[in-house]
Amino acid sequence: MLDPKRLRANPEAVAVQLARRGYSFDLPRFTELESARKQLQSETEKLQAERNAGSKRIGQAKAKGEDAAPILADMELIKDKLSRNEQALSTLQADFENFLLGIPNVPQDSVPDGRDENDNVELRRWGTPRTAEGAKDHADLGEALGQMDFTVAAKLTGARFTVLRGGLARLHRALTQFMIDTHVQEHGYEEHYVPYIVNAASLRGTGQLPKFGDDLFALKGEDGTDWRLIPTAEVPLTNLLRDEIVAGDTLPKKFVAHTPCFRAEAGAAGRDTKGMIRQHQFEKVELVWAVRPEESADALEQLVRHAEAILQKLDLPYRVLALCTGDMGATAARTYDIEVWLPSQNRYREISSCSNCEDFQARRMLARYRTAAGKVELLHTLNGSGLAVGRTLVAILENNQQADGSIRVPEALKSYMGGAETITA
RNA sequence: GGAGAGAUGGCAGAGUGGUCUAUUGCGGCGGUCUUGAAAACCGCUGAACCGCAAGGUUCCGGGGGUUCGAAUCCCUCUCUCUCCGCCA
Repeated sequence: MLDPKRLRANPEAVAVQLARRGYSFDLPRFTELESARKQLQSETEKLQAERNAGSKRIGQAKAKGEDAAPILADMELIKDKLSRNEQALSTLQADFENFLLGIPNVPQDSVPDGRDENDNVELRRWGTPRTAEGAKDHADLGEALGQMDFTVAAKLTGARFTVLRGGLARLHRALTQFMIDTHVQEHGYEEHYVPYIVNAASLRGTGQLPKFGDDLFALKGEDGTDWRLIPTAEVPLTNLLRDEIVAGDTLPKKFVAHTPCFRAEAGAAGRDTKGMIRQHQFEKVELVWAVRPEESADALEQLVRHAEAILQKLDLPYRVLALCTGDMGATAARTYDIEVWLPSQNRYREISSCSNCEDFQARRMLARYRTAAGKVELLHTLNGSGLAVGRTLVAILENNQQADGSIRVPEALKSYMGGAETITA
């Protein structure tokens, strides 16, 4: 959510900034809502003040044994008007709130202008892409090993699910352990175990609701609960700070958690239908930071390096992109994507996305800290994948495939794989 | 799942219709005193929104209701605790 004060002070300037990311800010609607709110709110608050004063006088009169009837008659006049005003105001405030919740974050000045993924800017590359002739894709490799099964997963559930077994199942598990250990031991994150089901307030806090609910799996609650499966651990991890005021000396907070992620993939029909690239359920190790506002730009640089470190340890070639204004998620002020090399596709594919949300999520969820001077201020929040486990498995299969169809285990994972050098049928 | 008890400011804990827009204690911050510190004493100390400001409004787990007026009464939901049952 944007700062309403900022919108009020300079709506035209905000509209220009939002236009950079292709969002057209409804200035007339804002002006209309804002002036109606202002008028109604001040009128209502004045009536409330009158009522409070009148009620107090009644109490005092009764205490002294005087007749309160004349005051009561006055109050009768206020009562109706006040109740109508309060009702109108609460409707208006809800409309206004919804309007505000639908506005995306303002991109930082340094974010490249652009319409879509074609306008993203490559910042750096690491490693040498293997351009093996006749490289097989991960699905063919995995099925040939007899350890990756989409057919039986479709029987169990439906499309976009996977069953792994044997060495690949272990590799998958090893990856999550390796990633968490690295982030905890080398990068200073605090490990968390969190719920995979969250309520609507949490989803509103991180920005999935109200606008992006289509991509979430909802649990049918016969008892009226409104629960969804998490699309990313960003939701529970960031919402740990919802409605909290943390002590300034506990910052920065650096959280890591491994969770499954559930996505309906609405609107992705027909894309990446083969293999494990785009699934309804996948594992991810997620990194979340909460920092002082002045520290968030530097935090994003550190965060993306932490994600890169995993790929470097696994010896997987990748590149880092600065997303353009048109390709960023709604909550982000600046985003870096990391893309890993996939030989079968002869291109880089997204394996991590690291964003600085500044105070956009913090304002929605009232995540605050106390400054040294004792003032309460909004935090800045950041999140990034470190990494998407399924896609990392895909990258290892494709980049480490050998002529006989076996998979070479990366050096960094051997201790997690019981010392195994290769995965074979 | 059954029975009962609860939810109040950082923490503890009063308040059961009006001088309560919440007593007090602890903690925290500042001051006096002191060579320094401790102790003692004095003062300050919740946040959300509106407002240039003065100031105003809202918030006692959430939502709804009664009333001129609700922390307090009524309805409802959620959560916590105790006991019983079941269970990974």
